[in-house]
Amino acid sequence: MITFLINFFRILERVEMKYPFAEVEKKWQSYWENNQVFKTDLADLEKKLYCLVMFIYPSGSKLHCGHWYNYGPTDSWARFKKLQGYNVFEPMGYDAFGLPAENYAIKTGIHPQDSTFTNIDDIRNQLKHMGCMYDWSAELMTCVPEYYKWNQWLFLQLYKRGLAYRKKAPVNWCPSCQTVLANEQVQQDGSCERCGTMVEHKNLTQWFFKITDYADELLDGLNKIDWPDKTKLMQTNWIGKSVGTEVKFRVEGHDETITVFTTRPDTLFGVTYAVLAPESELVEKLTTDEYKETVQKYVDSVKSLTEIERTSTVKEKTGVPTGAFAINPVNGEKVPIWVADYVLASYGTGSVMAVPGHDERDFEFAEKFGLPIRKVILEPGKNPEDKLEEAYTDAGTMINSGEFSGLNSDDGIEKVSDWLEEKSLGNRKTNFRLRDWLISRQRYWGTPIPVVYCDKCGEVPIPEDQLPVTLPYDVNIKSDGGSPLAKNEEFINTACPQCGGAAKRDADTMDTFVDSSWYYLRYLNPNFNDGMFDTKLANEWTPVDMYVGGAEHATMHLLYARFIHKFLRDIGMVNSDEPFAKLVHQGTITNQGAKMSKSKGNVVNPDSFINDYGSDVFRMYLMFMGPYELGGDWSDKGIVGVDRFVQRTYSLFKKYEGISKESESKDAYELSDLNENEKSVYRKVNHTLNKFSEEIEHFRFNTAVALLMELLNELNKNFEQCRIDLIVYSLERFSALLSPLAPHLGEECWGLIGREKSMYEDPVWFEIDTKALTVDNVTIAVQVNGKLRAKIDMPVDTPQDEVKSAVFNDDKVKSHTDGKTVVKEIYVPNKIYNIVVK
RNA sequence: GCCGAAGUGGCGGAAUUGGUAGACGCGCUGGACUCAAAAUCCAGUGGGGCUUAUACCUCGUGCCGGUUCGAGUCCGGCCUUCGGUACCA
Repeated sequence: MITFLINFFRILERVEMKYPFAEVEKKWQSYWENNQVFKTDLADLEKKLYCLVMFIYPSGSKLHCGHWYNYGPTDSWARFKKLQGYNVFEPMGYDAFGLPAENYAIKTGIHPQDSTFTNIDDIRNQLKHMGCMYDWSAELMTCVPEYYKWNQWLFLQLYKRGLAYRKKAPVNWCPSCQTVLANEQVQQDGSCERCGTMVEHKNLTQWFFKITDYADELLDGLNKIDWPDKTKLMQTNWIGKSVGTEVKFRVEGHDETITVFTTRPDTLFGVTYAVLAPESELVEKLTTDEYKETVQKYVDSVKSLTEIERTSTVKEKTGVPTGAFAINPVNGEKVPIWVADYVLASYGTGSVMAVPGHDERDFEFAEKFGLPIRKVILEPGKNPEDKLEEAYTDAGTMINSGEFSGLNSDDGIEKVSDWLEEKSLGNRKTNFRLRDWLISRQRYWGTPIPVVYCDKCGEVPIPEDQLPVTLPYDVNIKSDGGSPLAKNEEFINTACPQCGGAAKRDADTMDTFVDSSWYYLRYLNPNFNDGMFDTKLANEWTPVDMYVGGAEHATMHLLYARFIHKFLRDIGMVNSDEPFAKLVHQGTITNQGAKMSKSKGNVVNPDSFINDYGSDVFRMYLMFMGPYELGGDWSDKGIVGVDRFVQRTYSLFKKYEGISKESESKDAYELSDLNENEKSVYRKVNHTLNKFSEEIEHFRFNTAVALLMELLNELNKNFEQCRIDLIVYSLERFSALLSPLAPHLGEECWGLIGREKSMYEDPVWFEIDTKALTVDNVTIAVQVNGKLRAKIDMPVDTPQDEVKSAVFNDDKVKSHTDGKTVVKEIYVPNKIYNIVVK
């Protein structure tokens, strides 16, 4: 009975000592909210800083570990900046249109709008529990007319300037479901994910934004922004600028000409055949009667293949001749015209000249179909007679090339192009791999396209003063046959704004990437009624200083947003060239090796961890897991380590509760006034301040957490022997360091030592005493032939000759050098002394 | 396929410009406290060899090769995993 009581009290005592995270987190969250600590004064432009994280997609699943991984550390960076005195604007919103809500509706019958609003309410609630410093007055969502109205307005501005246009483009069509499928709804074998029917390609007339008009500027602009090199490289490759020449080939016995694009006009004399893309309009025109059937069969067989399959360099090349012949403009030679799927209609002119001797794909194709291979570029050091074993694609000397023979091929490119231009047989041309942005979606849950089609007036844009075109609520999403909106008579039938006659609305909605191309401008005043966004604020606050989001957006969202920003600049809406000055990618948190997704059923729910450890521990653990930009596979193995750190930290502050009321710290100390323990503490505190700033600045949160752990170990070890004001000095700084990573704990600790307000109301950051960063002694590693043999301690900056004598007096060094000749010595001051012996 | 990344102890990872590989944490082992356990605290912890022991030797950053006094880091060639590939966002 007595033991029981003793244990009971002991448990009570422990419960009391344990960090009451639930209570503390709630307390600070309400404090921040009630005192509007994180409402940004956008009029205060001195040290303004716009920190943006990619807004959240409110699909069926709520916040998962991946969201925490994205938002927590970014917020820590923003908080760090706030403490440093920046006026930080950190908003949050919802990318609320999109396919998954619609799929969910088809499965459950719950209307996308209803499920989206419910999800947003849940997510908002969860976000608030993370304890981020979001300015909730700036919250926005894209699925309301107040937002998407401006997508429509943007569309009209693009339309006015000829940058929104219609053309035919293929979609994935499931003949059984009678619906258009997204690429992700098509399975690997080309079948529909719902019913398994083979998906077909069907051509529909759809809207495009002419991003290609900005291709050159999008490329050049990459030099002006502080983005990861890999992202810039991916965008560069995606845009795929190539400078070359278009060459016209006459077709024998035909009025048509074939225009091909080539970057290697120097190889024109090596052309032994020409190839048309299967979709090319020329195929039907040029194919001779004899070949009509085989060509038609071939073209049909290619329809189900994806672009990836077609352009695969390991897939066996296929193709058929058309029976027609083209005339090579440089030598008048007659070469056969083939159709082959390795040529894409979407790139260049949709036709290529084939030079098997100097192009790998052409070489493979020619070998397979027995087409001639001619050598026209001589590899340095080889003979003209040597047989080509593979395509030679580098520069060399031109041979078998008429008047151009003997030229270096690099010069030949220019000379042949000049010659073609003089004779009007070709033109220099720059081509881009980048294609125009297809924005039409045959779906319900998106922004209606503000155009009507009138029998009399044709295609008519909705006048700006009649916007928004509201997305109707009552729509049968499951309707078979194309766009759901097409079946809503009330929506689709309207009066023509021009003639007042009967007209039909465009039944498609916009790609959701349109929404996300300008949301960062709307955040500055989401309630702005006089335009898309407040231009004055936009000019003052953008480009965004820091943008954080996944690398999976490298080529699409991040390119579209840059395009739209440049367009908005051209119509006078913003005065900057780029939307995002600095960009950081967080890595992906996977689970059992796979990206977390509801469909895979591997989403890790953070709630149980928040309940057991609190949000500070959870976000700090995510930061501690590894490098932010790498992500990693989820495991909860180490979370107890971070929890222990938090507990020990809290105990330490609890031990010195109210200490700043007993004694005031100095701003700096003279090292000579401190005892050994104090010196060690003082150095560690300053060293940590210094390194921590550097680490957080560069999003290296894992090492920042480790630094705080080291600091705590140091304080626990030496505090007993420290004077009280130095303890205050250390704890003040420690709570400031904690505050960005564990915001609730940081505030609580700051309060425990006796401070009244939130750290963020009167931001505090402490100056580093650089004198404390110096050391008295260094350990020099001594190597013999690059192998570590000894370590010697020396005063810092000891002259080399003194280091040398110490090194050669060392017994271990002697044992490795005795009887050998010293060939070379390398001394890296204060670091390494390497002796090379023979 | 193409474009872009990554690979280090039993595990997550550290090593900021080519300069002491394994910081910090998890786990594990041993000890203290306890009737006992949990929690906490202290110590140890890459593999192999050798020694009474301090020590010392040796191998070691996905694989093969190269540059260098010195390579996790740079170069060439592979292997594996991940992101994107234009209608998931």
